[in-house]
Amino acid sequence: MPAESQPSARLFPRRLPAGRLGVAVVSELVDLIVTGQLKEGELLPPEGPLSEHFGVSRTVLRESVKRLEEKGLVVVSQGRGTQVRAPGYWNMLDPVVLSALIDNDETLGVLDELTVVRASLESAMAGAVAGTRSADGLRRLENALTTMRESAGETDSFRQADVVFHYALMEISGNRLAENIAKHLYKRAVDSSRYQGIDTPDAFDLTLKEHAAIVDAISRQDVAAAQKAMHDHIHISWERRRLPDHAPRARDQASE
Amino acid sequence: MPAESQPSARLFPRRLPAGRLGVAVVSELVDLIVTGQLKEGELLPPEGPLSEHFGVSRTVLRESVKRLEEKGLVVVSQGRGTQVRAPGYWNMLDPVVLSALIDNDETLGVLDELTVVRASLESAMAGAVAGTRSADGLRRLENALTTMRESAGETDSFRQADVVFHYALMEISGNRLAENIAKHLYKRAVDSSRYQGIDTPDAFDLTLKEHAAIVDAISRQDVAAAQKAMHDHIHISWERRRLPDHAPRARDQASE
DNA sequence: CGCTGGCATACGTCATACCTTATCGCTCGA
DNA sequence: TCGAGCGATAAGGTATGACGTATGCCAGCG
Repeated sequence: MPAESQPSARLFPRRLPAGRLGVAVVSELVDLIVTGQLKEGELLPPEGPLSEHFGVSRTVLRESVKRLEEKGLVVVSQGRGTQVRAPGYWNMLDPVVLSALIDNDETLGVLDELTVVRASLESAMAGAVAGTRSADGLRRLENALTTMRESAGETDSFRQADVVFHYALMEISGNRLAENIAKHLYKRAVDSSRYQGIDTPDAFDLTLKEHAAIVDAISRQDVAAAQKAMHDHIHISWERRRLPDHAPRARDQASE
Repeated sequence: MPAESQPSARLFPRRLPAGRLGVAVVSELVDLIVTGQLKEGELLPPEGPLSEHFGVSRTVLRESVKRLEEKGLVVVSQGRGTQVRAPGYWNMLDPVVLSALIDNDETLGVLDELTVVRASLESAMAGAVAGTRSADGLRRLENALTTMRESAGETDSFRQADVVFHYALMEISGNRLAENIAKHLYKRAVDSSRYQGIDTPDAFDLTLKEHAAIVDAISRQDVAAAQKAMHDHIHISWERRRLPDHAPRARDQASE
């Protein structure tokens, strides 16, 4: 192999971080707070020392702290300093915060809670869809279901089709607030639980049956049945996945 | 009156904004986006002109834009500019965003949707409480209910007691995620619907009855009944309040 | 026609100076 | 002795100016 053949690729490996400096700062500070290393009420170091610690200018540090404030993690006041807020104030829909919460949760408690919330919201939306006799909506759901059937067997595309189905239902429901919240949660859930695969041999089949039950209830305009079908589906499918009781691991940031 | 008696108080009326400069900038930009004056995909003016427009330095303007980015309202990319994101990305739990949404919603649609979400989450939490036989929790709820009874007649303290009751139940439920989301929503709802008072003569009585039904179901550890009682209560009480069909108005920022 | 390179634009980062606010301690007078 | 008041210190807030870096466009060359 000639020495000069592919020099650029080997010599200039495209510097890794590249991303904005603030990202690393925010990420680290969020972790410190979520993991409790910085406790509620505690004061962060002043901007000067902190910016020096991270090796960034005070400007960047300040923008990062402003981000933390938006996430509800801290409150900053002139003359006093920046202190950590109680968890009740945290914006748990925030991707970074939610990911940090999930990653630092050995017992899967957060994902359990997330499942309860998703089940509540999505079942309400399923009920709403069943209530509004929307031919377009129903057709769209049936198409999504068909796509799932066709991709059964291929884990990746099946999961993607699964997401499409849930998203479609939420959009059809017309409740933009519930849709917004549920989608934020769902997105994080997918990114985090991706690791315990639906390896159960009959997972595809069960998932399809549950989805079919939802569509069926909606087509019959049976509100209560639609709610129950969605509620059961989300809880049951989570149980299927979490059973292997192994602690979830790893994280991948950006996802959308 | 001597000319020099109270010069500072009269001549320097403590500059109006008082708050940080960025607050006004963020507030105005949020409004522009939420009201659709800045449409999805549209580019904001560059930082230079924009900072000049608001009469602040580029520093302040940038921190404000970073806040908007955290709220999910815009996405900023180096070399290109800052563009408005689709509503699906907005963080609707954010106080400023949610308030703006509510204020710019003539049909009360947002509050209707908010009610659905609250009903779903709080009924789930009520069910959870009924499921866990917690003597402490039950006692706490009964105390809250008693406080409500005692303050019946006084709108303000009654409402406050109402909030205490709902908060208590959410905290007892043990689902911190649901609690977090529901509280954020509830907070905004209270701040916004405060204006159409519970003027119905029998409002106190009805509210008390509904709350009593919730506590009763929980004391009997009847999960389904507790869920239904809470669900009905939130929907019914909202119907009571929204009936006067008058458009909600006014806004007050800080509230917590 | 297609690729390359320059240039304008817009955000990213840094350094510095100065203002405003909050705290705390110290002085001084009642 | 005690409390009001003042001033020093600390920490965040704002303003500038300069330079770095990513994008996009377009002319010019092969």
